[in-house]
Amino acid sequence: MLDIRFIRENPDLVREAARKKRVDFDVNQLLEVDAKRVAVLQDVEKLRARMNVGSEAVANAPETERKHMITDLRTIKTDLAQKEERLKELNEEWRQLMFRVPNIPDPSVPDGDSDADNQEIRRWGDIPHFDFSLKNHLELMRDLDLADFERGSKVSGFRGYFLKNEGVLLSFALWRHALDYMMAKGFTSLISPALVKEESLVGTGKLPQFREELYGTDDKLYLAATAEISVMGYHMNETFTEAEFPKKYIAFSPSYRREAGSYGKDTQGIIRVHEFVKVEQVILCKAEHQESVRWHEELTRYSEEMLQALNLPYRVVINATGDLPFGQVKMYDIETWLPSEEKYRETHSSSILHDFQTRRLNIRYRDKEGALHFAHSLNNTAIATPRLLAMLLENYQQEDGSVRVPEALRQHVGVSVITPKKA
RNA sequence: GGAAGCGUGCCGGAGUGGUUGAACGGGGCAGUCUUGAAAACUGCUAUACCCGCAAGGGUAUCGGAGGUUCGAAUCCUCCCGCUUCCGCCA
Repeated sequence: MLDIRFIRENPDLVREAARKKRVDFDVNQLLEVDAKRVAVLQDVEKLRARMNVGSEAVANAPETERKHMITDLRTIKTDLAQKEERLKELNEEWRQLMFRVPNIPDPSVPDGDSDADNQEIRRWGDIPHFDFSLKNHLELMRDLDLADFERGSKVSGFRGYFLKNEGVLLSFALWRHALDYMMAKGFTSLISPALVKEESLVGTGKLPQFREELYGTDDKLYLAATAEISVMGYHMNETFTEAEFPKKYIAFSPSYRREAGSYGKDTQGIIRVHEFVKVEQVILCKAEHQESVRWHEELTRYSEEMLQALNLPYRVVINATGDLPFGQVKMYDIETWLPSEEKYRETHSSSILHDFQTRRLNIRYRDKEGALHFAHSLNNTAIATPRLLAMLLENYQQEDGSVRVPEALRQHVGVSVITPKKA
């Protein structure tokens, strides 16, 4: 959500943002509805003022005069009721349009239609060369008995899975790796709810437009697609002081995505699943672009350092405008090397949102002068499993079919090499 | 799931239909007094939107959404949340 005053004053910027993001949005339509809404609002407020004056006069009038004064007020009231009805309709129309206004991409974001236009900004790590025929993560997991996909889909349906044995231990180790690292950076740890009310989803910009991506329940609750949703909801309708910022959270939560529209992609294994676990970084900071940029770089660096500690090769790309979600100002994806596909695959997503979410969620702070502002929000993946297990297993595989455990995870896994189970 | 109760401003806490944006107390800010501080005293102390160059004016807001009424914090309905008791449960 953007400020309507900003939109009124900068319709061209909004129009350009929609074009860049390849989003179908008609600014003129919004401005027309806005103008109508303001006109009717003024009528309504004038009538209400007359009602208020009239009602007070009734209270002070002698009993004999009240009757016809009330009759007059009833006439105004009928008129008012009609205009209020019209205002209600316009407000709703206005609100629905406002939900669809895209946030303005940062000038540093490259223009482009899709993720094919994302620009690599740096790489880290040496791409491993295997002088034996390598296995993909599916083969490794099967041979090492780290997962069961047949029974996974029997129980959970398409894209369902069980993790087993060291697959479980590696998951816990990765979560703990992320948690330890982020807590050392001063982040407050949270285990946040995956079952959320609609408000947080609207507030984070997932609803109303991405409903098809979410799982609902019979109780008007939804399954969160990321911990970001509940962590942002955590502070909705709160007002902070500038001194309390930045608020830094590292949140653990299961995440659920219907993956609608991706039926042909990654149909096997653990790359794209409906149910996964995310350890997510979330920051609220004061409303200055430079402050957001600074934290964005920090959040991104933290995730890179966690990958470096695992010695996994990755690259960072800046998402092109056409691949930028409509609430985001700027986004980096971190893509980790997947040897079997000989390419980098997205494992992290780091976003600047400015006040897009906090305006919807009503998260504000008072600056040193006492003025109120909507905070800025940012988020980035710390670790998402099981996807990262694929990169981990493939990069760490050995000729004999075993998989080494990264140094950084050994204390949590308990072994240094994962070998086939004895029959 | 059943029963009862509760939800007021930064905090505590009045207020059951008529200048109530809301008594009173606390806190905060400014001032008087003081060498300084405390105390005491005085004043100020919400947010959003609309009109306006501004000064200023208007509208709304007492958990949320509707309703009754000329008029609602106060009455009615639904929803959300909290508390206590019972049931169930990891």
